[in-house]
Amino acid sequence: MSDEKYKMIVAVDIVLFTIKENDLKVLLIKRLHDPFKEMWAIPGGRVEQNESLKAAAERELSEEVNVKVDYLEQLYTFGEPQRDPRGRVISVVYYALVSSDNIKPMAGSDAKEFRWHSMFKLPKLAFDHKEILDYALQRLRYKLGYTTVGFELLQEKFTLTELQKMYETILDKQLDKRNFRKKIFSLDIVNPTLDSRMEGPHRPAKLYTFKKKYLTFSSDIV
Amino acid sequence: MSDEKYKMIVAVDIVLFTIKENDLKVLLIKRLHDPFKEMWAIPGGRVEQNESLKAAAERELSEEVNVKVDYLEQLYTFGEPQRDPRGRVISVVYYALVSSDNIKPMAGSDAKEFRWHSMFKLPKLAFDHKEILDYALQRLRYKLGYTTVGFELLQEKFTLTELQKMYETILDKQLDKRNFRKKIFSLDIVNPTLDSRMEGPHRPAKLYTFKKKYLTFSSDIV
DNA sequence: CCAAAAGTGTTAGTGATACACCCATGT
DNA sequence: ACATGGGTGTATCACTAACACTTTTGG
Repeated sequence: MSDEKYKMIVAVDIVLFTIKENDLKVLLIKRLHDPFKEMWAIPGGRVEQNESLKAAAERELSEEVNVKVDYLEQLYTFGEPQRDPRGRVISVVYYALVSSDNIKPMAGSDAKEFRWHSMFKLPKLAFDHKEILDYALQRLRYKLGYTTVGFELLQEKFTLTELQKMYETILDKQLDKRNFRKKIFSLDIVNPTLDSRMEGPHRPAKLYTFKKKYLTFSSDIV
Repeated sequence: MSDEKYKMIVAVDIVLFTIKENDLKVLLIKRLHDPFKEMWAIPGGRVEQNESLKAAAERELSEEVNVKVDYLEQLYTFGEPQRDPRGRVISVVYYALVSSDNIKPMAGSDAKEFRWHSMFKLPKLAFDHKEILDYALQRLRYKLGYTTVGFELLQEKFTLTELQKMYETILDKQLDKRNFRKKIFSLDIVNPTLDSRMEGPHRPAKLYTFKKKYLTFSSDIV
């Protein structure tokens, strides 16, 4: 069934998002060799013969980045004939969300240079990876509107201000504090805890956890 | 860069929708050979070495089905290792919308048996194509809510009742006539024409055309 | 007592829903 | 004149958006 005139490589690439320092970050790897030497790229690699696409994405994240993600969803498949100058590469791209406290110090790094970059201040990117990141951000923004995926970016316990900041950061717009809280409570997706967090000379904030029972909503969250 | 231990085939498959007889139809091909002999499948085929994925989908539609579609969008990539018993096939699936009056009598058929099937009364399907169709319907329903893709299923001139029936058919629920018209007019997406259509012993219906200027909306259509 | 972020309600406006009758036509 | 689908408006309800002050704490 295979045929010598077809030389195609099937790869997975992963857009890994997190929230750090009130900013939306994406994990990039600096390329050490041509093509696109010295430019930044999203992690990825070839799909093995007997693994599913999603398993390949998880394996690459584990091997290359040493991260186990909380959320992983197929984004889009990029397959323009000339997107990789070395040959035909069909890249099935996933995007992943991870809480910033689930990030270990990237031991499996193979001496590669990794870095979290702000999605709003990206360096020069290899291949068509700029297009991929733009599309991933767009998808993430859409999904924030009618699902609770955003919670995967937060720690297990979070304050309502952190929750709101997460939405504001990703959507890149300000939200009204009172309306936001009203909406979150009316959706019944958070549980108050008995804990609170002190963070300076002011009233401590209550900590909440996420009720996982709902993932999508008929009405909008934000 | 290629390697003998990787034997993967990259294919495109297409879910082709139309509206006929107030029903949502999908084009299926009867398989003449094993595996899944006698079962129905969606059209598709191998991606050529130097064509884009979308071009491959268009070529398959043109060659296999002799249809030029009005709307074509990538749906999802299916790549479970065992989805095709003959070997590893990564299938990039597109879905397409065509107006029922753009369907020519399928000359390029190569003696294959084609048929439009109701999405609500599907026969036994080959491979994972049932899963693909379910997902395509879900996507189409979502997209109807905030885009005007549904208009691609109608003829150039249409009545408001036809438009409403299209939404009702796909969403599989009844809509209120007055509210539906109010909403369509408020969105400013149709132009009245001077024509009207007679269809029996009753008042003739005005014909409208679609204003293509908007494709997506911030508020919902239905 | 001061600075800083946490927390809390009301009002006005906008959009969604529910609902019933007259109109234009062919037979 | 009647049967058939085409076409129209209003009232209620729910949700969204705008807006400012009090509370709790550490220093």
